[in-house]
Amino acid sequence: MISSNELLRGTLRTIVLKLLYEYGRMYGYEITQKVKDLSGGEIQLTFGALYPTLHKLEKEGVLSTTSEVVDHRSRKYYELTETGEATASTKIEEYFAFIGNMNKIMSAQSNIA
Amino acid sequence: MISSNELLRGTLRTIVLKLLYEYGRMYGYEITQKVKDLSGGEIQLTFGALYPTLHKLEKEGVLSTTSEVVDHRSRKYYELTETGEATASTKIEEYFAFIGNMNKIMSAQSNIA
DNA sequence: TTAGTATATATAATTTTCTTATATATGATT
DNA sequence: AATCATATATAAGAAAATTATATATACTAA
Repeated sequence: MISSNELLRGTLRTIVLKLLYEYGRMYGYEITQKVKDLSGGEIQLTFGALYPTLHKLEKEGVLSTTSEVVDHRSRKYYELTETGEATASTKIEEYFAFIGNMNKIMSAQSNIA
Repeated sequence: MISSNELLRGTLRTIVLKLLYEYGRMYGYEITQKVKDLSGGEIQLTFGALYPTLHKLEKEGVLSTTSEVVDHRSRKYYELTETGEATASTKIEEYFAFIGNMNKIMSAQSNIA
């Protein structure tokens, strides 16, 4: 599993914003499971990184929350605010632009014939 | 320019190892220019991040150095050691695996028909 | 002549981010 | 009774990056 890969650094916000942009309301635990599922078990977010990030995004006005109790357990649902939608959209575009540039570097070949 | 993009975090070692794997000997400044060129000016490494990383890789035995004076300026060339070649090869593979998994997440679509 | 740009390396202080550990609580399974 | 899965939260410490600063040579433009 790739979860502790250094490449995961810096991708957390982008992942959270993409999933909420796509799926609407999600709670923290659900986000970790979705990432695990989509990546075939290869990428696993840690709670120690995820929850502080969610709290920070809420504080910044990017996300809003609603709490619910399901099966006697409390869940805290997060969703994008209006400004959050724009932030997410921008971040998603930036992701693909960045990967494009990274791939240019990572596919570079020296001119040895 | 994307240089201050948070996505750049965690990619520095991978970039350095890839370029040295491909081009052989390079010095620090040259690495920053190569990255800038390959990315069409979009990605710019900072010296404050690059030099400590190069020093750390040398300390770990991944890189070896030779100093030269060119045009009255000193250059410190870095190259992969034998173990460094293996490290680089692994890191490059890990990069593509990671990007594959990230793209699964970043291309996810909800099933709204 | 002096100011700015380019080349070249280095480090220190601070900030940000992440890992790891810990805490709490319920429900289901072994 | 113990373990695993669900669910959130925070704190301590480590790692990595940003920003600022320092040093030095060469070239160009005002």
